[in-house]
Amino acid sequence: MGIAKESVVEAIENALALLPAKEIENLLEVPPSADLGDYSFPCFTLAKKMRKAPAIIAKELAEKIPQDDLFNRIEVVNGYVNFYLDKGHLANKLLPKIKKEAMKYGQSDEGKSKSVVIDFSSPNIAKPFSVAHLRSTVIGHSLSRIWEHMGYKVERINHLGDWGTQFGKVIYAYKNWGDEPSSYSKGSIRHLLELYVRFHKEADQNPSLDDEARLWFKRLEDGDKEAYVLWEQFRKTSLDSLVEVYELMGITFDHYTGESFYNDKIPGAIEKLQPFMKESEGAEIVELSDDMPPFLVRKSDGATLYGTRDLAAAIYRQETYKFAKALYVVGGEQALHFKQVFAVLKKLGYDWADNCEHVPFGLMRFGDMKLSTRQGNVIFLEDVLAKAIELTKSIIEEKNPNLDNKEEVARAVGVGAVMFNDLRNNRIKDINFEWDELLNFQGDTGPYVQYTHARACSLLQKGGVPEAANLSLLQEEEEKVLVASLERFPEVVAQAAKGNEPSTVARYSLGLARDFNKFYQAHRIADAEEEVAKARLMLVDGVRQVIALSLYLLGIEAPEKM
RNA sequence: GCGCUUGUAGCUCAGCUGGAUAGAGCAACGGACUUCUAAUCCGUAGGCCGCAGGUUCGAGUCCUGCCAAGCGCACCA
Repeated sequence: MGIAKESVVEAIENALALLPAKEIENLLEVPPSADLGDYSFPCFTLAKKMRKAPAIIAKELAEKIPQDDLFNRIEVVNGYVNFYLDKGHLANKLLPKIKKEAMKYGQSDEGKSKSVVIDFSSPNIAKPFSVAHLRSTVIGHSLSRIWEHMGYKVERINHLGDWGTQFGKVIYAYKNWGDEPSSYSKGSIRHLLELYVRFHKEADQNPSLDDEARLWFKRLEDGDKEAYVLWEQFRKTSLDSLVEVYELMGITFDHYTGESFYNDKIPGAIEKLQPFMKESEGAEIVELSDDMPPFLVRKSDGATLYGTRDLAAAIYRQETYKFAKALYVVGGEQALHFKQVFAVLKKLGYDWADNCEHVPFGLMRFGDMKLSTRQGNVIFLEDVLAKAIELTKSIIEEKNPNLDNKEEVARAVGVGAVMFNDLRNNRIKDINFEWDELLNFQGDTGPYVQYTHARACSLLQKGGVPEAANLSLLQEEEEKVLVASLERFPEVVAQAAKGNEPSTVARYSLGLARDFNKFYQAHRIADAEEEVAKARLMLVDGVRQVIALSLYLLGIEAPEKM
């Protein structure tokens, strides 16, 4: 909670002596327009409890609230008590605080000595990293930082899809067609994709290929040497190329524990399941409530499924990390799967199943069709990033040809544009992959926020960062808006964490950037009258800091020049 | 057929968990660079919030029913 909001809540709590602070905090809202104040307390819900008209409650409440330095005006309108913050006074408290706390501003101790494990990215290995995987990667990375800001110890887990029937397919394809001429070098990730696509094409004509693939996977699970060597080779090739992309985006993991990691933990998990297992059509299942299909433990050929591995993984993670929360950043199309997995955990008597949460997101589409690896209908993420970086370079040549480290800035901005594009909207929305939109750096985009940050840096370089200033001088409308916005930042982070919704931070950063650019447009800063310049520069520094921090929470870099 | 998700400006989306006059960006049109980075800013235009009921002081937001789109519904992940 921001410092001003905190005092408003406290003032209401004391004057009202009826509701706990928590409830007041929930009721308190930000009015739709600035001339209605900065915080507003609606009295409608109290009307029943107090058996009085809202307007009367509001009036009496307002009268009981003592004078406070922070809010210089309280007004009653239509059953609302509106608080107007004294921005000068607020700035005097807030800006030094932001300066001091820097990247720690808005941190919470909510998660002190608790951990949250976040399962994200988790691409299928032996397949190229496509833009479809971008979503989980970028959202999960941002959530990791957001939860860290909430004080939690975060375990970033890349649950690589490095086990399963698809390996049977690739092995089969590689053995049968791997030596045929290809435009890609043998065994490379693009070559493997080519084989994978061909497998599906041929399997459509000849379904017995699917049996062959299942057989190869079964051999792999049974420890067949030939299958294992090929699997290892494919895994390494894929992982190497994955890590390259992660490095480009500045994304890291604490654990690369993929599905294969749980192989030796499967028997233990199955043993726990034993009392609930049934045989059905040759397969082994656990029946769940009527509204859900049964959970498959083992296929009729005895091989395991990814659900079984998810189960073993959840148990392992609880034992190893004692998580307070486990998040699965996985597409919405797997909602039923996770519902089943959590239900099975519950059935096993694990109460912590309630702390497991599927964090779904919408599909990435390309034109009318779903991107499908099987049909070879993929857009490689590395190609997208390369194109974005390329475009950024040409923009730099045009706008700022004397820039020092062009390569590095082009990478940060190009990659930032792609990542921001994925974080801007509520994650549940489907995304249409549009080159034009992705490569447009104007308006609500990552580069816009980064540009604003660079602008602020540039001002500070020119005017310097004052140690102190008379911040009561910040009385212009554009300045007040910025101060109020900076005060709300802690709330924004908390809200983003609560909803596992990075877009909350993205939207906030856009709004802050917009307000800053208006301010920049309307007033001289570095060359204003000395005392005013000092106050404004301190405000600029506060904005610079909070934009940098917002971008950090989104997992995006903030170059000082661009 | 059943379940989940989504429907808000021409397009892409916000809308603080039921509050005040529904807001941004893109695209279009018209303006602002001898001045701190124009990747910017200002202005104009654009709306039966899918449709119909209901709940109450009050509904884009909650409930019910339709309509439309997407995703799922045991041996893929």
